Amino acid sequence: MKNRDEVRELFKAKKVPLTHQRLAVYEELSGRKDHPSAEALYESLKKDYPSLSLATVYKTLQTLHEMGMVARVDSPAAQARYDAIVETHHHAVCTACGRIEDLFDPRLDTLPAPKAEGFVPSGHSVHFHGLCARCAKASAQKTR
Amino acid sequence: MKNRDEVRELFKAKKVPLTHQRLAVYEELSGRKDHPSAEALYESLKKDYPSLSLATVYKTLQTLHEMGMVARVDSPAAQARYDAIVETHHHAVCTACGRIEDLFDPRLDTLPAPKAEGFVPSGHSVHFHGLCARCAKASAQKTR
DNA sequence: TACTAGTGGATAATAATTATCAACCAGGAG
DNA sequence: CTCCTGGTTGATAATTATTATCCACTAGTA
Ligand SMILES: [Mn+2]
Ligand SMILES: [Mn+2]
Ligand SMILES: [Zn+2]
Ligand SMILES: [Zn+2]
Repeated sequence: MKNRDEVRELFKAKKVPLTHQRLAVYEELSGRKDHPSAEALYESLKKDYPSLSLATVYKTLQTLHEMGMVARVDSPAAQARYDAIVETHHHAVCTACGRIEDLFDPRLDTLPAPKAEGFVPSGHSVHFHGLCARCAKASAQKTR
Repeated sequence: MKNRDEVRELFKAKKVPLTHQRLAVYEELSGRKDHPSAEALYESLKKDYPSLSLATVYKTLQTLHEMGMVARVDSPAAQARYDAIVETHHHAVCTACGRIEDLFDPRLDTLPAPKAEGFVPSGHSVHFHGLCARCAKASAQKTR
């Protein structure tokens, strides 16, 4: 939980202008444990900042994400992806091209039970993210 | 990989009418390893079934999902959810109300490397799914 | 205080998904 | 095999989430 001065430092270090709106979005999100959506943040924020725009919340979250100050839960894929394999297995997701590969590894099938008070688990899934073989190769080309 | 007769059995067992479209969507999805989107399936299918509608693909995937014959990769959440905690941690997602709770458990932070040829991993996340304390309680009420 | 590149607000546009509804068909009765 | 009927399909409108646009405005600097 970063305080206001640490936030100022981060913006200064990355040479990103710090606006009231950006600070407000970040502080609102920091103060919450419920992993809110952009819409949910907007609803809370507009009480204190009636002129704030929903579009600004989206743009700000994207900025904060690029700065590494905010994470997106789940996949960044805009559209749902389906699988005819319903047996337990896991996935390697390419962050460059969106490719999703299957991972069958029994060592991932049994994990320590989630330590969340009262939570009744029914299963789990592991997502590795990174670069698929093709994109890794392409990326290596570019850096060379 | 279920054959056509096994599919018929499953539909009969669950008393869900088996239509040509449902069979076609299921067989197309079964034959693919790329975790396609509804749109991608539709594009493939309309070559053989020119009258097929995209809406039917969506409805069929939902039906197959409810029957347990199809899985959705990633979260079922329609909208993106954000987190100010960027340090490695994991989540317990309630399938009933969408609540997302944090899980801090170092045992989940290091997992066996993904066995995908050429994949260059940069990280991973574990999602447990199940019922949160509140929904588990509500569900227990109903069954009583 | 003044300058200016970048940002914010308002809103239009786009993309994904869901709802609507009349015509049609799967599956069971006769 | 034919008929009946409720559930399904196809066409399309509506909705929802997100992104793009564009001009006025402000943060950061001098
Ligand atoms: Mn899979
Ligand atoms: Mn979290
Ligand atoms: Zn890739
Ligand atoms: Zn819940």
